[in-house]
Amino acid sequence: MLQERLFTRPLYVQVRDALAKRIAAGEWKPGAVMPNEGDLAGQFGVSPGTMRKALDLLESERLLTRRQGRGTFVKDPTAEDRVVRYCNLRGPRGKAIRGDINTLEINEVAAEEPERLRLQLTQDERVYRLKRARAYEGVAFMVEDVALPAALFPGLVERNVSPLAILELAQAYGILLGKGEETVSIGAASVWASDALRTAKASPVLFLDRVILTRDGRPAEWRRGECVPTRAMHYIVGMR
Amino acid sequence: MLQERLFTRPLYVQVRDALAKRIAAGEWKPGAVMPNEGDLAGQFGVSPGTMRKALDLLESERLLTRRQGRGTFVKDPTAEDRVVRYCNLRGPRGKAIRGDINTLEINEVAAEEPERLRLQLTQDERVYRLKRARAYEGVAFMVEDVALPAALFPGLVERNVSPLAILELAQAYGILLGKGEETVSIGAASVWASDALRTAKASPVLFLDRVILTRDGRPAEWRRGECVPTRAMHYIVGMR
DNA sequence: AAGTGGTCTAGACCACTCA
DNA sequence: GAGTGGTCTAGACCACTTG
Repeated sequence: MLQERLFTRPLYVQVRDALAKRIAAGEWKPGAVMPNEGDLAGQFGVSPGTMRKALDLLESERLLTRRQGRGTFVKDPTAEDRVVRYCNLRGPRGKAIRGDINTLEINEVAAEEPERLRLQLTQDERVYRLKRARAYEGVAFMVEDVALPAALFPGLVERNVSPLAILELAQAYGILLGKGEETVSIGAASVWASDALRTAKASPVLFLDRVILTRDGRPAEWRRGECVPTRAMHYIVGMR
Repeated sequence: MLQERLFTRPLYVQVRDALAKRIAAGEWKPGAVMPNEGDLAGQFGVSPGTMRKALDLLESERLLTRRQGRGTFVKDPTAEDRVVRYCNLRGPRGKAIRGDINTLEINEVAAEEPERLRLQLTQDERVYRLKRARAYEGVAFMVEDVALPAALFPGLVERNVSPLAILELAQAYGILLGKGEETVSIGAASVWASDALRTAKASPVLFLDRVILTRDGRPAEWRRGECVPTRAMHYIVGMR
């Protein structure tokens, strides 16, 4: 009659979140084996079926891998096969191309209107602004403006983050990343882009604009990129 | 119980496929209610848990919707919220933009090398080739070359398919569509594109190249498009 | 042989919808 | 109140991996 249910989420969801929290906290390191289903069920005081459902969810969220006869393993978010998640540029044999990152500038400033909108920040929050260039086999193919919520990445400027992408940053701060969304359009290169990429002024480039959320839905990165796909490099989209 | 596990796939997968087949065959029309879990389990001679797992799969594949207290419903693949699946162009308020399709040419021919590769056809298979233009609010923004395996769409030229997209075609032929993949790049408009789109010769456009598979993994459509995103139109990509 | 995850079963109870 | 899907439990057995 009264809906307690609105306040108590299903047990298997609670268990999933508890496990995710412990993974993010580093309780089980990437690559490590977790206890078996039965033991975990015992630890949490739930039935094996409920624990299984929680683990199924975590596997579908790519936090775990399970292999029959072996065990349950914590996935490494920075492993090669997971890097592709936010990287839609592909090379000749379909390999993801992240490029070598070079951070040209990094500043901590008060968030301005567009940043507050895209990162869902309140009036007086601060952001880190980065200017970066990416090179593949020595050739710069993309420049990007990145904004990161200062609250999520405390002390970022003191760290040496020059070559680090969002994946490694999140890893270093114990943040689990979730969904992202990117828009692709076409336009004329900005002045600093055509400068850094050594293309003709205002030559056509791909504009990329993406926001990546944390696993629990808070915006973690806003990136605007200008990209000149070199030969055999293309942007790829899977439709499930 | 139904089959020996040693020689067959898991029971819940068999049940899922049997249900999918009956849905594709039109046994339950889009929007119709299906029998409840218990009855279905009885029909198939499996336990309720196994039937539930099969239904869960079908729901994750977007063939079904289930609502507590209401029942299990067959989804309509051409419904507004499902059209977006293969349509990554969005308008101002995030609405999918399919545009009005106008088929300019349609031919049945022997598949050539690139078509055989992309559509995984054998040496002597045939394809339908279509040339189309898409317009939004009266303005053409995209032209496309489409290739369809003749084996999947028998008698296509005799039908009036001028305004039909792959979604409606598949529906008409009782084909369930599955995953797709699209690549996006940048280039100079071809002659017929700049002609149809009334842009300057060789002006920059988005090149779109996609293949859509059927639910069971056979290529169903290869499309190459040249697109001039007008106004607030943009290409969007979700990263899960 | 021992241990793991994967499949399958059977049933109780809860939450939601609608007549 | 009757019917539906959603949650949770408890346990048997299978398939795979490793020592």
